[in-house]
Amino acid sequence: MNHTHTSDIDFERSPCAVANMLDLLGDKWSLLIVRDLILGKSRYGEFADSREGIPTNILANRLKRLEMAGVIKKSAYSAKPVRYQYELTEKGRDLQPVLEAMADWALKHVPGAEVFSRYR
Amino acid sequence: MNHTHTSDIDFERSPCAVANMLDLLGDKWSLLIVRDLILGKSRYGEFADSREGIPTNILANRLKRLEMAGVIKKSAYSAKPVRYQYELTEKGRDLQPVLEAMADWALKHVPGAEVFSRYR
DNA sequence: TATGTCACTTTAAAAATGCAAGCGTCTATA
DNA sequence: TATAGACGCTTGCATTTTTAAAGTGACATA
Repeated sequence: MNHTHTSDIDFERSPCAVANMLDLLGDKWSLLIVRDLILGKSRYGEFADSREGIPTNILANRLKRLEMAGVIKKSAYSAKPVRYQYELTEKGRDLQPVLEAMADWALKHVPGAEVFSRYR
Repeated sequence: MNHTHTSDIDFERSPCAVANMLDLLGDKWSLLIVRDLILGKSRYGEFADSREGIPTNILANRLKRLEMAGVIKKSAYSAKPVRYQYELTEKGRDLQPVLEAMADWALKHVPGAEVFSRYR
């Protein structure tokens, strides 16, 4: 051991709030899954069907990561073949302002970009 | 050519605003450079010195990408060895609400996370 | 001439991503 | 009863991205 006290908190890169948010969610797919959940999707197949076409291995990996991080939780919706549906936790729901800020930015600066609304 | 009309806009993945924002900025480093610029940094060495320790080839690559996308612009601050400083454009400054939303989220949900403020 | 600074670039290895196919359980159809 | 399909993944492998480390070129300073 070579630290001087035990109150150190282990950050992947730094204590910066933005950096820590990115350590968990800073990739091209995680927030799209959160978006889909906000839009009302809940099942694996629904995420896989989204227009961006997430590879299924990445989808499975991200669902695991988000669940371990407490952003989503899963529950069985079928017993005989055990199948799960996913939903946002409060931690996950609290990402909505981030998605909204990102959408606002893109609406202003990416020509042609559209906001995917809840019902479509 | 096999498209039927010329008004198609080419999106990397979909017209979704969030997806398009992520296509440009959805990685672990780009928004940290934007953060540093908001915090008042402007030079290559300053970005490289940030606590997260961005690899220099990634830094150079991201600066190019952000410049090509119009998020930052560079200008020479020295002539004899030509050296550049970087600053945010309006498009880049408009990312501040995104960073703030991300920081708010992390402050609430990542224990120990701190907001890096402008003067430190 | 020698050393150092700054802003990168290069190289090679490691890790992440993407594509396609496969798998196990079950339901529905012929 | 055999066949096919839906669903939710997992696996294998090629490609791309990221990483750490070292190197480069222009110049300032001693």
